[in-house]
Amino acid sequence: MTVRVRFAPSPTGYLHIGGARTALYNYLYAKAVGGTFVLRIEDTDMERSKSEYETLQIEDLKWLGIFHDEGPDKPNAKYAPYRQSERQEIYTKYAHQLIEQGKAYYDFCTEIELEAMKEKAEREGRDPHYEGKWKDPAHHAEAMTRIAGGEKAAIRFKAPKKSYTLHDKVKGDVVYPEGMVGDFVIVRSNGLPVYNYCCVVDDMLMDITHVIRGEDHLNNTVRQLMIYEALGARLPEFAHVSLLIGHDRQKLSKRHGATSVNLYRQENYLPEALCNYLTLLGWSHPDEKDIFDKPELFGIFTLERFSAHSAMYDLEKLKWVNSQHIKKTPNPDLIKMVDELPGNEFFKKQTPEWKNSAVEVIKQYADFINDFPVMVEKKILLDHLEMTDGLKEIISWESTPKIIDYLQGELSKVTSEFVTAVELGAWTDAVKKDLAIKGKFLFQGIRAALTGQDHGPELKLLIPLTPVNVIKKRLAQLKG
RNA sequence: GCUCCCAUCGUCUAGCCCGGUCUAGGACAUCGCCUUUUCACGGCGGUAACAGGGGUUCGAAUCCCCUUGGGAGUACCA
Repeated sequence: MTVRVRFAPSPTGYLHIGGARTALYNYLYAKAVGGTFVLRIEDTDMERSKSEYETLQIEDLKWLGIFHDEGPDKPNAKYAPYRQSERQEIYTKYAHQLIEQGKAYYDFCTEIELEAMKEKAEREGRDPHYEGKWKDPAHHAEAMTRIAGGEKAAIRFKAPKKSYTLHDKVKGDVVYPEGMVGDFVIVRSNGLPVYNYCCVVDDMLMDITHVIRGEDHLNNTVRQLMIYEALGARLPEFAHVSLLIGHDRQKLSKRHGATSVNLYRQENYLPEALCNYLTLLGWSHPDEKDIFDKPELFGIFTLERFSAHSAMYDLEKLKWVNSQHIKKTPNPDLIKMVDELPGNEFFKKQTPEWKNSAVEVIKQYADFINDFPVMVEKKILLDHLEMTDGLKEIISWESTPKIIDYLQGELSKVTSEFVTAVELGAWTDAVKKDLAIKGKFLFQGIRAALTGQDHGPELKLLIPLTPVNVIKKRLAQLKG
């Protein structure tokens, strides 16, 4: 039997980092075993669901390189539709079937009555389970006539009095004791079905074989187990992955800052880096590798390597992973990305050769794509020098003014826009021989003179990228 | 409250299932050093963890129990 997995987001906001991670795990697993990855939209909460969010979330998934095989935008006749809001009749049909079988019943209780029952139960030290009159099959006939008369009622599932065991791929055997949950609503009185119910109906009908989802659903699973049983459906494999938490160890949410994928996209993080990092948060590579692309995982991703405890989301490591991916990215791709950045006019009008050299240098130091224009600005175009302590010290050496004078002389003869590494080499040699300066006085002096800074990328790479008139300005400032 | 889940360096983790090879390995961060082409690159090295207590065993990070701590669920949300 072929493996079918699904990612089932609610379109109530942007794609969340945590959601992206579970989507990724599902995707990787499908790829690893040659299965099918289904995207299902759980929009039964009409008030919070918006179709724009569905579109946005799909775009974010695409940006991350997580592609689904089936979904609302890629229907398969056998399983469509993929939006729960469009599967109304299906849920209704099975709910009626459960009522006929005596596994569910209509409940006419009002919110107030329910609330009162709950309070009473709590006062008496009982579990706040539903114990209303409609639970009693004796009222079945009355319920049916009231329904026939057009009255509205919720449909409540009769929770069997027994314990359930889930064989979870991550958590191992989880035992839900008898009486853990009471009878629960599967269809609201307004006719809309509830998550725990449609989730099962859909997974059953869509032939889902593996449910990989967040641990926040672990307790819900007992309800789902009951419904699978009532429906006589085959149980899929379950893997409840641990949750992502923030620095306060609370479940990751908006208040922890940048938690929507969209933000990372806007900040030009590399999608492959984000995926890499997210994969690491709860799954480990068998060879302990920590930098990889998705395709490398297709052959080795297994459900066995999930960790059982929650993982703290940490921007520092993501930054490092991103920098590693930048180093791996071919120059033409980097050039394209940098060219598309807003502003950055100087870079954009340079020759392909210049761009290639620039990108080659900067990629060694950049953590983010957004660092590229910053580096161009601060390392290549900088002409307003800042007198740092390091710089002051180099200038105070008696050899440095001589270097500055010499270089100013040489530069005044240059007519091209840029100097070459060869010219720079010749100057360095000349300073060394003619001025008899060597060691750090030589190299740091030249660096300070030409760049106006006491540190930075390799000079022979950096200087040929810097316009001669900019270098001249720096020298003039150093003299003055 | 009740139920469920979890517990290795500050962080992500390997090891745990099938006890000895673990004076616990890697990565991020941090600290130090190295490189007469400086550096935010790189290289080398340091600091840093089996939550606590009981068992079981010749032997426990690994198995069992308790405590503590953290998390989740307890909706006509998903």
